[in-house]
Amino acid sequence: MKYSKATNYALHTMAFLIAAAPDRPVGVQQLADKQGLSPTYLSKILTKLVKAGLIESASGANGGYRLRGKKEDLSFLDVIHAIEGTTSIFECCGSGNPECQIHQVMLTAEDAMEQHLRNTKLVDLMK
Amino acid sequence: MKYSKATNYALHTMAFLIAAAPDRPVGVQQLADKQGLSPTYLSKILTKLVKAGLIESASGANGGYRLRGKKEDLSFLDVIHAIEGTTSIFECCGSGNPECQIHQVMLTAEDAMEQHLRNTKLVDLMK
DNA sequence: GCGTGATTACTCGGATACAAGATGTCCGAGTTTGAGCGG
DNA sequence: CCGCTCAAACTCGGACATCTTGTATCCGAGTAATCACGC
Repeated sequence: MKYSKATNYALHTMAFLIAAAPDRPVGVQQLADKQGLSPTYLSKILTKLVKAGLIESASGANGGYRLRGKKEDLSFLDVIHAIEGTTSIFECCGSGNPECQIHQVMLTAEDAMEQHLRNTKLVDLMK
Repeated sequence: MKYSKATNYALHTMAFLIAAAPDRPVGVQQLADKQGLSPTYLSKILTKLVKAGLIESASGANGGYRLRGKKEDLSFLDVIHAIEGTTSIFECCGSGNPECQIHQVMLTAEDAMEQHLRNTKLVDLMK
């Protein structure tokens, strides 16, 4: 059980996009170079972020990706959910039968982590 | 990113072992029937729990698995770590470079979840 | 100079390949219990 | 009644088979800006 590398890439990319000037979109090539991975793969990850509404893309020459919305509102959880999906970390006996107490414990534990990730904004890194 | 089913099986099995009388070991067949999975597969999972020191096995006729140590001390985290391993959920740029602030945030978030799992004992389910 | 077309620099999406891990299954080997049998 | 042997009921461990998922690459298509060229 691990978070995927894609989540890692997404978080770093978002941090870079926040730090960058918001007027001009940033190309995939540039973003990929920063993290040493192929542009085609990164574009796949960014597509998820676009569909989640976190960023927007501009096609054509001088195109690229740009932050969407206020950067102060962007939390870690937003990015993680965009990549990993919003389904629960733990899947118990069938689906959501409320009798299983083990399931309950796992859910509250997961909630504790999510709350932390929701309260931490990406802007906080910029100091 | 999900917890494996094996963790789920292990938790349910441990809960059953705690509820059972401690004098006699419980056979794999019986434990597997409870959850509707093959005994051979469950035995693989239980082997991990044995190696982690949570339970002990008795071979031969009338053999099976038995709880080891005091059941009051057994937390969710013990079982999860026995199955999933103790490595961190999140793997950032290389290994543990302390500069990466994203890594820091993820670690504290994971810690929040683990603390909850560490404080919840399996006995608590028995009411 | 000005419009028009070609070129270029991008993103987008699908198809595909590859590797690793999770999930199960099968089988042979060792181990303990207990029953059966002969003395 | 005692002791020996043998079969049955188990666990243990390794070796597979399969399936899903993550990771990554390639290519064709669409799109917007820019450049070139002819009028």
